Amino acid sequence: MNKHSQTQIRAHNESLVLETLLLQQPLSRAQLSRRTRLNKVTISEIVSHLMAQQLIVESGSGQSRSGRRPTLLEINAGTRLALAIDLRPDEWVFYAAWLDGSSCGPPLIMPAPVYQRDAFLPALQLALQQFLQQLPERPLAGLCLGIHGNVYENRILFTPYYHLAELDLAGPLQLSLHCPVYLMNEANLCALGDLGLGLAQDNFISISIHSGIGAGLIQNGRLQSGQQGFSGEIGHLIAVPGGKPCPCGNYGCVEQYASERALLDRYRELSGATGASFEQFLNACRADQPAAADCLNQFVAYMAILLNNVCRLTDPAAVVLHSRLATVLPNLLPRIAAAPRCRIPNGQLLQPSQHDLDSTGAGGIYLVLQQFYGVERLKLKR
Amino acid sequence: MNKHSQTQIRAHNESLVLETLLLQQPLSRAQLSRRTRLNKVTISEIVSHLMAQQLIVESGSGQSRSGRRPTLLEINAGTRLALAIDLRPDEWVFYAAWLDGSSCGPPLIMPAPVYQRDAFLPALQLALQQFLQQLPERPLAGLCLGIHGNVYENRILFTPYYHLAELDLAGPLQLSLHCPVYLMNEANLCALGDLGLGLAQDNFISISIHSGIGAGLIQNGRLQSGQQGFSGEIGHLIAVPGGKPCPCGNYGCVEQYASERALLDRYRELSGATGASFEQFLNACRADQPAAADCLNQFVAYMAILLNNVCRLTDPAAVVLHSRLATVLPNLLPRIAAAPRCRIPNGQLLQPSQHDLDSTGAGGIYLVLQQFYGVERLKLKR
DNA sequence: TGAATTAGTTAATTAGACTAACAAATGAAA
DNA sequence: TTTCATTTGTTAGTCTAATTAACTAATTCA
Repeated sequence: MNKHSQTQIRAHNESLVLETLLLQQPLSRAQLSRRTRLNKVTISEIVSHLMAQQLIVESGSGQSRSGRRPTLLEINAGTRLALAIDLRPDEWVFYAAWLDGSSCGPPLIMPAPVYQRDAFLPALQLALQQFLQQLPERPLAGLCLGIHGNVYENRILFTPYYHLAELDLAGPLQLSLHCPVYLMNEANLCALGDLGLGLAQDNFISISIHSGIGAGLIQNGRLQSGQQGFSGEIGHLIAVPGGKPCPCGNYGCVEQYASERALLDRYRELSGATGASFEQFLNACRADQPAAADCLNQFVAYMAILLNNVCRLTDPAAVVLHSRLATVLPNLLPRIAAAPRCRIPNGQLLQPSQHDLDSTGAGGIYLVLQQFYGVERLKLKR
Repeated sequence: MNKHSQTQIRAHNESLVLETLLLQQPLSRAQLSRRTRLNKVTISEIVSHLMAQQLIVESGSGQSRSGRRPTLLEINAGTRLALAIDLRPDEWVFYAAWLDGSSCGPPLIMPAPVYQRDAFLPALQLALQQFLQQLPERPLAGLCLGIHGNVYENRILFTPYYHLAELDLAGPLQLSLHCPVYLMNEANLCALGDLGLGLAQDNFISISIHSGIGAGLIQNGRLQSGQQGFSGEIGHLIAVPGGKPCPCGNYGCVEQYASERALLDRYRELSGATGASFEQFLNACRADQPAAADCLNQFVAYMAILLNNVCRLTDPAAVVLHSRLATVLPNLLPRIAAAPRCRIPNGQLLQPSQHDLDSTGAGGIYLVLQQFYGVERLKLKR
């Protein structure tokens, strides 16, 4: 607990005005006064200050039934760009958004270059330059990198697919882009994305299933990243005591049974299609082929255990699942929720991600804007 | 996020002063000014206000090397009493403390009366009256009841041992005691107790093993009770898919393998001592009898899995274990931490409760004082 | 045209923290 | 004993931010 003083009040209330505008713009001063419960006069002062900083602008006048028409205010979104990159092991996805969170064009997807530790940063710099050339030229509000691995205080501690640990990405990028650069675990970003886009609120858990399984934990509207940034490593919850060995050194981690990689391995084994891709597996699932169906049964069973364990410990209001499987097979989530071992209490929704592949990007943009506006909690207009 | 105004500043800063005094009293105005970084003048104002409310008092003058001697201030602890009761299934334990958290005599332990739903509240009222007669006569700052079951917003939702759900304890007690009454889950109270007594800080998990297994989750110095107060139900994490049936309706809950009840059942079976008490089991453990040792091996193995799962999800800085087993067998915790499946990262301490049976009471007192002083986070002098 | 209504501004008030200056108390040095 | 530096704590006045009250401005409707 720190001391409070007047300047903090003003900073807090300015953030409150920005937050309100971001979610509900355009709004008049009078509307802002009613929604924030700050006095009209205070709002006028804050508004003129924010206008002087070019953070908000007047955008014409609105309608009224009777009485003077309101002057509408909105976020001055076009002055800067926020960037996010999802650095997946196989491909890099580049996102750009304006300061109100609205997208600036579709994401750019490129295959990740062949891994070489020393070449990683230069390749990223180059790709970024190419991406920036496609965008309107604006100063940057910030860049967020989604890392498939463990990150703490902008340092990469561990990556499972290739060795990025302790590679300094933030420093050099910060210098060349002249903007703050943030690193964050990909599953945690997904959770922030769900939070920002209002998919789930306050207390929820966002589970990402790719090659591995990770999660982001939101409690009281805040991401809980744990003491050392390792929270949400649910792929390594033990589902089968003494089960399959895991590269983490343990046995029976759920990741060895319910990740995309585990499912694909099992599908290849059962079907005999040793070279099958995950897309082929998905097709087989859609076609209800026996080998694929068997894999899905296993997936449902282990996800049910995983969800039970996660919900028993944290009691979330909702669980958001980010998985290509859930997208392709709309029947999957109800099956998991109905599985006998998945005792999710009533009212705890299990829902699919609604922006699908782009949660990570949305989360990155969310993080950049949150920092840019100095706001603790942010909701963005959909 | 709410609007901020001056009155909130003052409330916040008064809390800050109280917090500082509770942890480090006695302190002079000058010391308070330095520690809180509030101006001397502000401190003087706040102090005179708090003295007018009789919350703090001057307690003589301190030493100085040169210059005027400081007037020491301390919490006016003797004006009220804070009460806590641990309503265990088998016995009730009554705690009383002064407003600085210091104990007012030893706890009173009495066997719980034979369960009868209608007689529960009258019996409790009677026992409380008897307890109060032993204490100095003071107005009460509050009473906290530790419930072995699920509680949300002062309502009992579920109790495993006898049917207290929806029994209104808080309302009648509040009327007869003329003070606020709080209900809280016992494991959550343990966590608050550990927090208040400084055993662990900010991010930790406190595990209580009795007949069942529960936990309290502290993140960023706050108890996370989940969306409906059900967080920390780690006894029902599934340790063995398709394992032993549990009254909760699921199979293979860790509670069926590592709770006191489960251990005792297994010990009775293995040793043939069908009527053995838990104390006899503990003695057998100390004596290293084979049947007991076998039970302990199982306990260590399942605790290792449980701790791995909990730590992977929440990444705490420490895990505090409240268990009679750990108290009696100092070797047990190192064994758990060293078990192959308990991959607690380095630096994540596994430690026994240091105030043992009284964590629940300490947590109850903590909660009452926290509410009484209107402080978010409280540390008490040991 | 004027009454009612809503938006937004101006001037004065209030609350709270801060600065500067000072009084009070005390140990150490002259 | 006196003086001086040092520390504690108070008093008077200033600054910032939010609020109230009273106003002007703009618009609809009768």
